Amino acid sequence: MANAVQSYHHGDLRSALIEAATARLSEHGVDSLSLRKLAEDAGVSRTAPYHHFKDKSALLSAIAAKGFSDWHSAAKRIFEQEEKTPSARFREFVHEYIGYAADNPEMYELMFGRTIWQNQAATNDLKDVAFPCFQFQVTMTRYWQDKELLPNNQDALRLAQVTWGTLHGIARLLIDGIYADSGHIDEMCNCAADLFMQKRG
Amino acid sequence: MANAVQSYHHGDLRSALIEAATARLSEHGVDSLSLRKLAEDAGVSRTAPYHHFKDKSALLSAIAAKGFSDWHSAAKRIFEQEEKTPSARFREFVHEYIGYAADNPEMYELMFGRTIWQNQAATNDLKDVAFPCFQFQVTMTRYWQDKELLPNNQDALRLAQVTWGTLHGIARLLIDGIYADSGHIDEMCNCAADLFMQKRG
DNA sequence: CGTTTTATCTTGACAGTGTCAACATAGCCT
DNA sequence: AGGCTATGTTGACACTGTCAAGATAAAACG
Repeated sequence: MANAVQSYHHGDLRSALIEAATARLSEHGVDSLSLRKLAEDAGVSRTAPYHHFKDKSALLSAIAAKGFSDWHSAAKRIFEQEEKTPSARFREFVHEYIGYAADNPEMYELMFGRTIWQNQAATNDLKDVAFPCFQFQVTMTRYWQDKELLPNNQDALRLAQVTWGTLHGIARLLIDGIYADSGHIDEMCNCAADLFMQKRG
Repeated sequence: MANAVQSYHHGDLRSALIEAATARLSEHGVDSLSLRKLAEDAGVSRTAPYHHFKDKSALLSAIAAKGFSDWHSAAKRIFEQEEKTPSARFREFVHEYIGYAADNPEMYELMFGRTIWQNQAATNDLKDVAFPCFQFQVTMTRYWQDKELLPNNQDALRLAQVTWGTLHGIARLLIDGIYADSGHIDEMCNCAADLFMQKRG
């Protein structure tokens, strides 16, 4: 399957494209991602990808979908560590979130950036994977509210939007190199966690 | 100056380009902004803009610089309303920030997006205008810490990064249409403000 | 005033891009 | 064997940003 002989038909062009695109994305960014180059790298003609993806953003959606799937698993794994205190898990989640974004900036940018979300560019497949991720954020928020880590006089959805917004915003400031450098990631995470949980001097 | 006669020389092409670009930006987004179209709209040939801007991102930087300048003024105006309580000003700032982003999504995206900040694309002129804006965020944070609105056991810079990150993140979630719709802006702003200031039930 | 320098604008060209239409081949199903 | 469908191909179009070389107007200078 992977080592398909070089014949008229590629064998598994769809997977090959996603794989190559993911690699190129991480290395050179979403802007330098051209369907033509990908096709050439896969040893296939310019328009071959169109038999597997409606257009460019469908390819990007597929990549992002994989990212959401992975991210969802990671979040769940942290959240469900029942041997740790809720507080510890919350802190870990914050660090993990920002860490993921900092370590995979281009992937994060793709997943949570406007490229695939604006103009209804997001595939239904993508939405099916992404929405449960968003919902999970609410689930976690409600749990942390129950544990009195987060204020429980706030609507869970709003609070989830705000807490996630914070992580998202810090991630983006870091990724885009605005006003924050990667040398102080841990400090920023701790500051954010302190702010949310009510531990104050 | 504005109504230059149609001659070989345009008269004030630089301003005309910035103006047209700003208008087109607000209306159709940064992606549909092409130097060629702008030139055509200005009644000038494709390459004329290159005598006023090194390249496309220099034009974008110029537009963003204007945005930062305006934004800085607005922030200052709110912050310096001494007849209002610090708490009221803080709340107003939060609403104003998110409101600006929601009302001018494309401009916000340009100013705080990766388009002009990645790859050292930002002009020195832009940095000169933007950095004081960033610094002002720290100044305000320190003030609010002094007034005991924000926790003063945190480093002002970190806290500024986190609070601004929150606003930035919420703004982006809204703009990009992820997980948040514009119908609940005020609720989200209040939730964020409540969370930062220590008013909890 | 004339001349020269400089700022500005022009056409021509190049290498890219995404995407459509029309055609070719290979594999599978009946 | 014949045909349908999935997949791949070449050709073409309309865009894009940007460079090089030449034209023209305005300003600077003698």
